[in-house]
Amino acid sequence: MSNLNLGYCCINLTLQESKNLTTNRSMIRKTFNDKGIKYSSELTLKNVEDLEKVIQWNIQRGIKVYRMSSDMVPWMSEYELTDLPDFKKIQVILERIGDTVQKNGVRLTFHPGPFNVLASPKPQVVQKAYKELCQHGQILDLMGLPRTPYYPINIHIGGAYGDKEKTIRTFCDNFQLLDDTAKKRLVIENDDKASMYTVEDLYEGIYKNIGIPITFDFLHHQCNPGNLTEAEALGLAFKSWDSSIIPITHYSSSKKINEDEDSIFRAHADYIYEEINTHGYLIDIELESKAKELALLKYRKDFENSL
DNA sequence: CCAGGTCAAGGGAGT
DNA sequence: ACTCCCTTGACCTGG
Repeated sequence: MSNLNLGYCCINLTLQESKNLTTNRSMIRKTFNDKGIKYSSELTLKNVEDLEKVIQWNIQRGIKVYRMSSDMVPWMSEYELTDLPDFKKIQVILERIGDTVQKNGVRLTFHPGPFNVLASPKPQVVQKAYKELCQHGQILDLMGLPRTPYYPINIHIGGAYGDKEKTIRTFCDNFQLLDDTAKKRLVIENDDKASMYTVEDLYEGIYKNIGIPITFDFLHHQCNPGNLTEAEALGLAFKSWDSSIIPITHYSSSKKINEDEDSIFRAHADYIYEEINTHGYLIDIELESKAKELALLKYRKDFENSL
């Protein structure tokens, strides 16, 4: 079996431990109130400097998929990116990262937090989500990366409000209002709860209406399969991607099954404990394991032919 | 330096 | 009504 194109999310434990590198420097509200955008700018500059090093570390090890942290620009919804005092410096680094990424065939992704709910009945919530999603897109724009789901901004629907079909219609309506910077990159992920959205829900309600691709999350599907087998659901998600773009997927092992029987099934384990079955589909896979890049390297050792 | 408490955001489930 | 869970643990303060 050929090796999979695996990635990991946000934190590189090796570099964090050995060199204090992190792309997550943030602050609490009180500090933001005290120090303001100037401090946001300082943290952002450090974060993007370290992002470049993390990506280089990845490239050296053949890791070509990486999810960036949404905490990279602390409190960005409270201002515009261009208002950061160090914007020029940040821009230069982001451009350089974008060049490196494209030259080396790296795939960068975003997964904005669960607070970005496009289908919320509360206008303020939707407004905030617009802004934040577009800002994620702006960061990718600053890197010079094409506006396609190859560099996806992945979110969940985020709520059902007791009427999934109506909520899906709201989502589709509100999607149309996004700027291209986010609109052309937005992808939607299946949920892990029965009250929320299965792959089939998303395919029928979202993909068929607005054509955005589905991120298949293996563990979420196990928690909330609807009427489909894993192979069927993955196949359906696969169909939602333009044939020129390899679908992105999420994979993690259950903590309950493998590490701690007292935890809940949907909790993510530190490592991957089974060989991933791609059912014959060519996909990119983000590992959502708690042990981050260590889980990826261990997977290679356990299940692939690598040095 | 470290441990413990605290921390923006939405929504759902469990108690 | 409250806590925990997702999510990406990280910040901040008092010792």
